[in-house]
Amino acid sequence: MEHQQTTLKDLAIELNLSVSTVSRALSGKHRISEKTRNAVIALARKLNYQPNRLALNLLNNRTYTLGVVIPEIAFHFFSSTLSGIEEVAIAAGYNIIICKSNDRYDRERIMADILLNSKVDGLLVSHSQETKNFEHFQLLTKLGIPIVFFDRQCKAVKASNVITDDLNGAFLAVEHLIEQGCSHIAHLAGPENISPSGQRLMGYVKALKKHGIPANHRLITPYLPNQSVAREEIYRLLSTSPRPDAVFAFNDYLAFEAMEVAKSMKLNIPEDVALVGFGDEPVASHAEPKLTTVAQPAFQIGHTAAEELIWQLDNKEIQTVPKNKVLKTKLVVRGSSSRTMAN
Amino acid sequence: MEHQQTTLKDLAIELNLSVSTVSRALSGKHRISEKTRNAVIALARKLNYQPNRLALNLLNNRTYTLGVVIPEIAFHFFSSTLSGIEEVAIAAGYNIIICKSNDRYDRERIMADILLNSKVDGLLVSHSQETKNFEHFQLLTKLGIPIVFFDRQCKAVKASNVITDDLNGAFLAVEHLIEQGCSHIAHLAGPENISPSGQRLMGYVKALKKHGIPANHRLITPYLPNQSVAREEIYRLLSTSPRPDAVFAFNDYLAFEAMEVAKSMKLNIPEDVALVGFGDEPVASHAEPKLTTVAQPAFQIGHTAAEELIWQLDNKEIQTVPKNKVLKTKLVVRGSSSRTMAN
DNA sequence: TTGAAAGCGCTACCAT
DNA sequence: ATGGTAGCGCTTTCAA
Repeated sequence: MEHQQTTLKDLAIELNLSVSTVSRALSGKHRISEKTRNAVIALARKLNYQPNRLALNLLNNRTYTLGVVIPEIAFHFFSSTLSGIEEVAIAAGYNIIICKSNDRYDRERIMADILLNSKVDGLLVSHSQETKNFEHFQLLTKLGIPIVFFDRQCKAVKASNVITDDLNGAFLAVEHLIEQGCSHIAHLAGPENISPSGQRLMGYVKALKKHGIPANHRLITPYLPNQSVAREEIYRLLSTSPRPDAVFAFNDYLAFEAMEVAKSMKLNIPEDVALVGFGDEPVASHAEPKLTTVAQPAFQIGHTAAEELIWQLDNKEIQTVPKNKVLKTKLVVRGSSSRTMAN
Repeated sequence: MEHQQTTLKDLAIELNLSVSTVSRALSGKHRISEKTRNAVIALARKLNYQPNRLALNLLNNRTYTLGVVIPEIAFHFFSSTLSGIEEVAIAAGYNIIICKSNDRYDRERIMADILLNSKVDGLLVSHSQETKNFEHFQLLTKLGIPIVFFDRQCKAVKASNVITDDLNGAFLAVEHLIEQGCSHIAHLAGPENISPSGQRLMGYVKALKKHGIPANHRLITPYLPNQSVAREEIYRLLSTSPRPDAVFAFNDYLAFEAMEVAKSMKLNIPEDVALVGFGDEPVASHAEPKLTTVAQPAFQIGHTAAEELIWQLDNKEIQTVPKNKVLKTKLVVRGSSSRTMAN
């Protein structure tokens, strides 16, 4: 049943040659008589010879596999990133192993361990919300396995980062709200440990400052980790007096919750309260009114990160200096914030 | 830099033992003197010895890796399935390689090839919409690599299938619409080549028949492959006279399009037209009114499929008879169809 | 130009 | 109980 694969030895016996000669004939980069080369190639094709990857892997101590560690796979952002990674990896002859941490530190450690044990050649990582200690990744780099972090910057590991310009995206979003006449702009912040949270908060503050609006800490809500907490806190926020006339949320999911709460309070959007999210997830265009948001070049992030990693793998001899690549965001104005245009 | 990994040989030299003894001491299932065993284990721990997977792979001609071929990763259904697969695989010591076909036949062929070349131990497949020829999968099974198909049943390959009870789900959905007083129920069908499309259509027809409503081919719309076509055709459908008073869509995305079109026509939902989708994707609960839908046990499908595959791998000697496992669906009634309850 | 042999790291078989 | 050897499939010396 187990139809065995053709090996070099099979070819060698059949042609009355040595295994090494056959190997050389196939590799192409050796002095070989035209005649034997042709004979070997012909037979190889006839028997559908495929080099055994496992043997090559052992020999080269490489697997041509990249490990990807991401918090979540169902978010559109991450699945687009994954597509970008995939495209580059496949084109370069690499496989990818995808590991989902569910934004949990313990899971992430286990995944790093599995990936190490699986002998992946390199890693692409967007670390979990809970991760403060990066030893599990430092260990890998110490063992010579390069890592490229994406979306969530990591400064604790000597590695490259590919991120989006979160600060500027947030700045544009908030400035847009100010231009719409809003002045009591609340911010629903992101999880503490990940870099985009801080960057977006800074963008928010920067925009307020530029327009002479004092930042009010009461308008800044710490990360709301789940739907019920989110609804409760947003309800409280929108019940304060004076009521915020706009909400800039860390992501579209939070913005959507804000929309639901505002609707339940019979507030008009965007007249009573304008809303802006971040990420351009599908929920943004499914909501009603459609959600203004900051689009991130997710596919491009994955693309760039994978390119960087593969470049490092192909140039291991070169002492690589960690790079930071920052990709641009884009404000997408829709009905939830636009007081001047039809929905 | 390249901090080399500890090997059995390293341990053997250090302890003045043979490699084979060290191997046995570590494996545990051999007669070994207590003393040497302890010495070996102690040193192994001290030097953080990890068996080299690549060597094991070559030796066993196995990779402990499962290939997963899916059409799309961003759909909630598939990403939940993936979670189910992942859970089982990791617990059993398997890695997974995820390949996305984008519902394209040519991509799928390439992926099958890559997976074969990567020497995965088995495959979990939800084939593309375009796939009519299954030779690329038949080849794999012929080579002794087992496949389990999920969600989209495949009869052309001698392999097990794990699917949902699409027919019954559709039946319940349509019967629910009839109970709401609908009698002109349209169906937006799924892609031709995949099994759920036919099953859901049959469920639709069966429900109509049971309630003595003649099926009308004008009410059945062939698969609408993209948003603009969908909107156009649904507009046409909802403009016919007498207007359908309900739409049962193949999936939630189509149902959502129907909702958008209905709204643009100023039709009331569910009074003028009731809507039911399939899949319980996030869009269903984001829509307004919330979308009635048929929930599928996505996680469980992945779980079951992976268990079946791993069982086959662990029992290769047993001549496995392909099994069909059918998991239950559940109707989730929400505002888009419920004329008797508050939204 | 070709062949023989060694070695990647491991396990299994046959010795002792 | 332990050691030596062979072999998984391949590439790469070194010799001829």
